[in-house]
Amino acid sequence: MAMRAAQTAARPLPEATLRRLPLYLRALVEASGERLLMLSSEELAARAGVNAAQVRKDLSQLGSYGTRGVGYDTELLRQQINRQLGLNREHNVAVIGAGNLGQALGNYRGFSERGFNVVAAFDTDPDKFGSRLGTAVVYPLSELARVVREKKITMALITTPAQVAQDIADRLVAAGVSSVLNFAPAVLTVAPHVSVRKVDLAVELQILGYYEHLRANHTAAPRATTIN
Amino acid sequence: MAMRAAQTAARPLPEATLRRLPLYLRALVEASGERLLMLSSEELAARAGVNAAQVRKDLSQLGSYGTRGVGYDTELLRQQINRQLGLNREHNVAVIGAGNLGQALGNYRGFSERGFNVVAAFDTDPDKFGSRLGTAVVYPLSELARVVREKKITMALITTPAQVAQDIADRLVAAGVSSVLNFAPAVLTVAPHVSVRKVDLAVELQILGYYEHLRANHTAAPRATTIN
DNA sequence: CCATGTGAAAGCGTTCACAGCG
DNA sequence: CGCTGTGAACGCTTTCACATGG
Repeated sequence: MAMRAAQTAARPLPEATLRRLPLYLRALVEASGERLLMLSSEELAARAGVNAAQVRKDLSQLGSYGTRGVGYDTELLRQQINRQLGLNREHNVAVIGAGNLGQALGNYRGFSERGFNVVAAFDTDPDKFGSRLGTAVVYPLSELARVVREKKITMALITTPAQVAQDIADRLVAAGVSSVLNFAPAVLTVAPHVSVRKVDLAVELQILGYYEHLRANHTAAPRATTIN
Repeated sequence: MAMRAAQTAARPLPEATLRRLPLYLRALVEASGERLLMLSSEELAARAGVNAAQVRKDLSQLGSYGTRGVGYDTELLRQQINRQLGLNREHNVAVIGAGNLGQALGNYRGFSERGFNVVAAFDTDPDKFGSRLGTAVVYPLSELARVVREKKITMALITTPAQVAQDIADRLVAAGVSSVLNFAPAVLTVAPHVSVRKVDLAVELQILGYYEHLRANHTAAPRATTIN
């Protein structure tokens, strides 16, 4: 039972694949709950809402964990995806800005479920200092550097107004944070060893709105997009 | 001054372009604030955090609104993007599920700023009925069909637990909603004339986590992704 | 003369179709 | 025999490089 495989990541997974792995994970957990030990790419695809060929391509990137003529071992595959995503590893996360969005993110269960622990929040409003935001406590922004170091925070979610986002990012990086997820409508520039990604909550709504707009004018094109 | 142009949409814009138009919009508004009447693709690209060639390709999809040898008229371009996105049109939006996420989305200013008005929220918890969620009131879920019709709601944000998401989607569609943005971890199936899109808030964090994981193991690859 | 607008090239991602293996 | 794993085809996106025109 020499369980060792290729230890970790062969080479970086394509982002498109990375983006779908959580879907498969969910489908696998669901299948596990139904006592299904094996799953074909066809079944997995149906549960995840994607194409079966895509499932096979994606999974083949992780290695050969399927059995020809049979399918994928639910449990084994789940473990492999978890390992590849580094989902065992726990990440300490800070939320900067304890407004509506910050509060929602701090309380969001989807994060802790996947090993992202929000261990601190920061704001400039003294009324908020010491209050709770999920499991985290709200600190004054001035404590940022100290708390980031003490709590070994490596990732941060920026939910501040756009004007201060770059300044916050600079301070986070200076304090040792290496991954930033930016919800503020601003373009951030950081040192090359830091990863930054942006989320615009309104973009998807806007795309939906565009298609509604199309349907309304151009009565000819129903053009329904069903993306899961 | 016959201001009439191509009236509306020539043909559907590619999604990749659609996704960046808001970035340009933001950059243009910013530039307007600085009294800049003209902007080159180079300057616009810098402000939006993308490549200049991409800006030109994207903008050329909307028509020829630039002047060779000069650049783009800030104000004109802003209007054209707004028109193309159907951003004048107002959309009535419902939020289903008044939990953390639902509350944050209901209060999110980014929506109303772009013409998406959250005019109703729904939940099954009687304690929440009648309470406020941004400008909207929380209704019992049983009132869904009536309120959707009365308030002419065409778009809905699903922030419920996964198990009920499909049922909610069915009821929304039956009541006349034509666009659904799904935040629940479930695959939704709807009639072909309805658009569904999915948002997974944890995906971007997961991708960041993956790169951290890579950097940690494979000490060789710094691999910083800076996506704006 | 200079920046737009655009064909053409290069790069990714998805889908197809089937060889290969359990 | 059936399903995985994968080369090859296809389509979409990005980038390049330059002809075009104000």
